[in-house]
Amino acid sequence: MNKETRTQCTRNASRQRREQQKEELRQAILDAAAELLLAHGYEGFSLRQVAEQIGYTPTTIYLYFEDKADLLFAVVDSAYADFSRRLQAAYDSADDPLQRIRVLGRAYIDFGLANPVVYQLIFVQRTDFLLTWRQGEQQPRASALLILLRAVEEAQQTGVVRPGDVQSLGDALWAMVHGLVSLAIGMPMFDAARSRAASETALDLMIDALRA
Amino acid sequence: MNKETRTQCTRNASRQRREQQKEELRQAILDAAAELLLAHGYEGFSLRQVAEQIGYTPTTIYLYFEDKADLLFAVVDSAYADFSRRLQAAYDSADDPLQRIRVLGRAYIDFGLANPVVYQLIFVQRTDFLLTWRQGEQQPRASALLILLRAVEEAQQTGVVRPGDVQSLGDALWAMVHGLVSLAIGMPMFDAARSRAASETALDLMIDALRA
Amino acid sequence: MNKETRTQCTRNASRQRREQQKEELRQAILDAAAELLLAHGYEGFSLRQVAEQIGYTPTTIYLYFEDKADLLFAVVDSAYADFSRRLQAAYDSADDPLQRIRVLGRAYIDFGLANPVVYQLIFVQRTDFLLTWRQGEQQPRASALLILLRAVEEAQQTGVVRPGDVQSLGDALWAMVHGLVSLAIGMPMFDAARSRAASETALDLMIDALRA
Amino acid sequence: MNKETRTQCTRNASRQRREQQKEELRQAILDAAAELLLAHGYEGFSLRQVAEQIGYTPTTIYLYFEDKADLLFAVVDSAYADFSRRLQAAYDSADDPLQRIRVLGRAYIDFGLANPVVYQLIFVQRTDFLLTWRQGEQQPRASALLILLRAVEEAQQTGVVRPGDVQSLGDALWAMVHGLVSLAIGMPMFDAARSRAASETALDLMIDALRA
DNA sequence: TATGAATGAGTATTCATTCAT
DNA sequence: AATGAATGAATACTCATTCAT
Repeated sequence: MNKETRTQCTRNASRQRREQQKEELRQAILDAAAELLLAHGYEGFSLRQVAEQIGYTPTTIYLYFEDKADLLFAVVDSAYADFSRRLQAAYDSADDPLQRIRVLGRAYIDFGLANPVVYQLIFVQRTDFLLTWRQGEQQPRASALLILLRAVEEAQQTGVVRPGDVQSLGDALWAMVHGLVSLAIGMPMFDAARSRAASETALDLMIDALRA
Repeated sequence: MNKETRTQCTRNASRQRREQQKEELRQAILDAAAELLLAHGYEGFSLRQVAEQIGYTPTTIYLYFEDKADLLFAVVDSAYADFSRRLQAAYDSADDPLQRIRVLGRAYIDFGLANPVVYQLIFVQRTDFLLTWRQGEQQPRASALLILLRAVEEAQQTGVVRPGDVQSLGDALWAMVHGLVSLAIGMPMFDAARSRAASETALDLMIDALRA
Repeated sequence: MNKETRTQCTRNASRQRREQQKEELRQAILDAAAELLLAHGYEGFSLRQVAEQIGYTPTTIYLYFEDKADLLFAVVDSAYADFSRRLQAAYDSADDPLQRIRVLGRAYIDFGLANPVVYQLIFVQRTDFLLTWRQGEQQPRASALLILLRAVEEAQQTGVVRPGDVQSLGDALWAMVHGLVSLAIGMPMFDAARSRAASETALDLMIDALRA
Repeated sequence: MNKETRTQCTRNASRQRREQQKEELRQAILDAAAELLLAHGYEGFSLRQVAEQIGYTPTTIYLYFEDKADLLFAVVDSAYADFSRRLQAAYDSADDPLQRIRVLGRAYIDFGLANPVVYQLIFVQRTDFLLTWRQGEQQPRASALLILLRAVEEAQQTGVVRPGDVQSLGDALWAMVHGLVSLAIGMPMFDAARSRAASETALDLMIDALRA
């Protein structure tokens, strides 16, 4: 009985270790993929480079992902889940409608600046994923963005935001934050300071403009 | 007035003709490149296809352009020149400082919507070109964008725009229009109508917000 | 009659069970291999697919067979044993020498038409197996074909078949039936009806021609 | 005038030489392809190996053939044309109906024995080509085989061949010669002498059997 | 006994580029 | 000025096989 228990114990530990290693490598692949995606663009992205980056043969990647598309999908998917969570947290963190919009905008921008690779991937290179949904999900991915629209809508209903077509107002807000992140990420003349300053100013302007 | 002169004359004519032909082929390459860029996107763009399009061998392209990058650069260059001209024309078309900003923004957006591929190329895929300048030029390409900043600055000086860091205000304006174009170009859920509506609303908001 | 004996007993039972299981899995592999061979053809045949088919990892197959060639060999081997048995049965089923030849020919053709993949494998793609023999066997596989020759020889000795080089006569018979099967199997314009008709006619001709 | 003529002359010679070289390489590719096809089978056939065989990079092959299929097609095509010509020549070479059949059979077998690679390709590995026809051709490739059938038919009409279903008689003849060639080509125990002897015997038998 | 992880060699095909002509 | 021939490196992906566990 002792023996068996011990054996089992060892086996369990071994399996656990292996699984952890597997998970680690999987994550390493995802990270490398994200990095190379930013560096070489979506079409310039190759499994071979990912493999080289992590120091494995290309074949190995196929042990962790179906194929190229599957890997790309996984990268986008995990990133997007994170993004969604942050927006939701921001939404929940504020009670005042206008303040909520501002906080949401800031969260959006912060995510983009903190995860430029992933942001580009989601909102520039693979925007098609936004309209895809996985088995078992009710809504397309893009639904996370509806939170911006909802915030504007609610603010408008409580009278603190000017009247007008809600979708257009929401789109304008989205365009503003998306534009800020895009410039900060993509334009070589933008540094952190300039991006930050522009973001603050832009959010102020936006809130002012939306205010009834 | 003798043989030599005549010969020279002939030579000149001949050279001129040749140069014109050369220029024409160069332009044909550029046109084909722009067209294929639009058709297959930046990453799916290949010299072979350009060559096939114009009915020459790939090798021939190398007689007119250093390499693929050089050709792409040239395409971007002419597109950018066009973009600059339009912004300048918009600037010139208005006298009222605020109106000038609005017209500039509209021109910016219009260009982006009308030339999505080229816009993406310049402002997303090859932003590095913006900071490059060619032999003989004094300023980097990005200078065309300074016109937005200048318009804001002048408007601020005449007192119709709120005080504040001019660069940040200009950046906010740029972010707004860039964001609008980017969403309109890249997001599959955006159609022409939604883009237009959002643009108008966003420009209104922006002008309102900038107003002193 | 004590602990040790019991232990031994248990061990024996255990070993037997294990060996039976082993044999079962081995057979399962062979069956799957044969099936996939039929489905995807000789060249499209892969160990991975076999493994997937039986629900084991590819590695497991290596516990039962040396390598891919060994597995294929085993498949061919069992098929060939079947083939031999049928020829022998046909031989035994007739007393009249000429009739015996006819029956043998029919059995040959029937086997080919009923097992086209395996026939091709044995007689087209891996004819090398025909000359190989396994440990413990006295004769190469091809020996089964000698039965055709023997039948001709015996018929000649009883005077019902024309005189002449026996091997050539036997080869001609083999060529006839092999040709029929090959055309029926490989030529897309041959259907079952045409194959059958041709076979009957050809066998009649052959018997006629062989007759003294 | 002298100069120009000379220049032109040189150019022509140069072009001619180049074209000849090109044709030679093309043929070398075809030869290598045929050889490798025999060696490694149809599915084991790869452009890389062809390239290596002729000492060029794989890319080069694409300068001479569209793709793998095109190369294979070309191999089969030229081989089949040759085959057709020989059968036709044999047909034309004899007047006596029975003799014609014998000569045709011999020509068929001779072609197979002389061009085993190509024979296998046409009649074993890519039988689908037999039913294909090229642009501008009226009949499928297989039509060349009809010549065997026609010879039998004509002989039957003149009363020298036994009555019966013509197609079956023709198929039997085809099976005989195809079987002979297949065995000679594919069975390792067959050598030239044995093949020859078997062929002669088989043809004799066949003619005897067909005779009215 | 069976597996999971990993590899190395192989596949067809495309591309940018060079060089001699 | 233009071409034809050729290359080398890249691409995604599959396979048989090995090794430690």
